[in-house]
Amino acid sequence: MSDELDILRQYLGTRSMRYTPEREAVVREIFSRHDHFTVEEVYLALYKKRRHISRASVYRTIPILVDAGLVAPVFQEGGITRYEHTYGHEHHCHLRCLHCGRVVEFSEPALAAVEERLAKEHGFAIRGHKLEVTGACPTCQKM
Amino acid sequence: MSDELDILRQYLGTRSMRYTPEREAVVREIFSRHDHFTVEEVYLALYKKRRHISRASVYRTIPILVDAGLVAPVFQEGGITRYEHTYGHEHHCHLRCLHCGRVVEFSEPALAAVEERLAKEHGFAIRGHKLEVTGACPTCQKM
DNA sequence: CTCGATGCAAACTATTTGCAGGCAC
DNA sequence: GTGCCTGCAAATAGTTTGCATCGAG
Repeated sequence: MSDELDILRQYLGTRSMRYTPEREAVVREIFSRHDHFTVEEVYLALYKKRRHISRASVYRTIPILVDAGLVAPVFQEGGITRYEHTYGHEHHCHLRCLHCGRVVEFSEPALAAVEERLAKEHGFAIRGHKLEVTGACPTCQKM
Repeated sequence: MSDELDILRQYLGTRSMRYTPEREAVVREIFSRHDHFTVEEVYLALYKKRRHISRASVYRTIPILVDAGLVAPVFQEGGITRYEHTYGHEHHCHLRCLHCGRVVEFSEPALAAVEERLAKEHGFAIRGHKLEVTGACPTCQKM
């Protein structure tokens, strides 16, 4: 049993929510891919695999996964939200090309210190951070 | 004449776009406030001041100001985009409370070095960055 | 004068929701 | 069996757009 399904089961179990085949299928699909996906893409991928789960259920499942710490929104692009699965991955930041949309992931250890500083200075209990650097990738610079 | 209007005039002038009273009013309104505003808020603020500019025009103006470097989107909250004016301000990052929405601005000089590193390592021409740290503010932690 | 901008209302589209079964527990 | 979940379709809401008209250059 993969860890992410265990986490989902535990999350749901402790709040009298149900572990359904639909929710499991969405998690399996999301953890089988390693990209920045949209709800529509998950829906279509499952549909092609003969798992006909309604868009509404996918939309209803994602926030649960976000709250369970398995998934996080990465950014919005033209009004569409893109997510990534976060469980099992070291936290990372994104370098995105504004022209072609290419995304490079990188880690930035210095941000841990920034979080600590902010916690101390402003009394916040830090939950996390999101750093996105934007620009033009090598290919798009030539055009 | 304030700098932001000069910049707008210049931006428009160099691409045969028109410097209209509506565009000027939107810029004046945006630079008169120091918050993270939505399109609707700008529209209503102008409306209260008897400047009846259509929502459509505000929506059409914002992307121009973003491209001109006067304004930037800060974050999305429940599907609504919030912006801030950037011209005349040192670049800063945001520390946001997930419960009450309170936002603290802070500057993080270390990010300039991060940008340089990324430019070198990945060949990107960096345009800018957005760092958002989230958590619970002191008040909300007590609840 | 000419062509880009405005206002209005209608269109769009991602996302949410009400409701009638269905199924996890 | 109970009540949470699903699928469907309709509703919602921020944003965009077509079109007739206006006005900046």
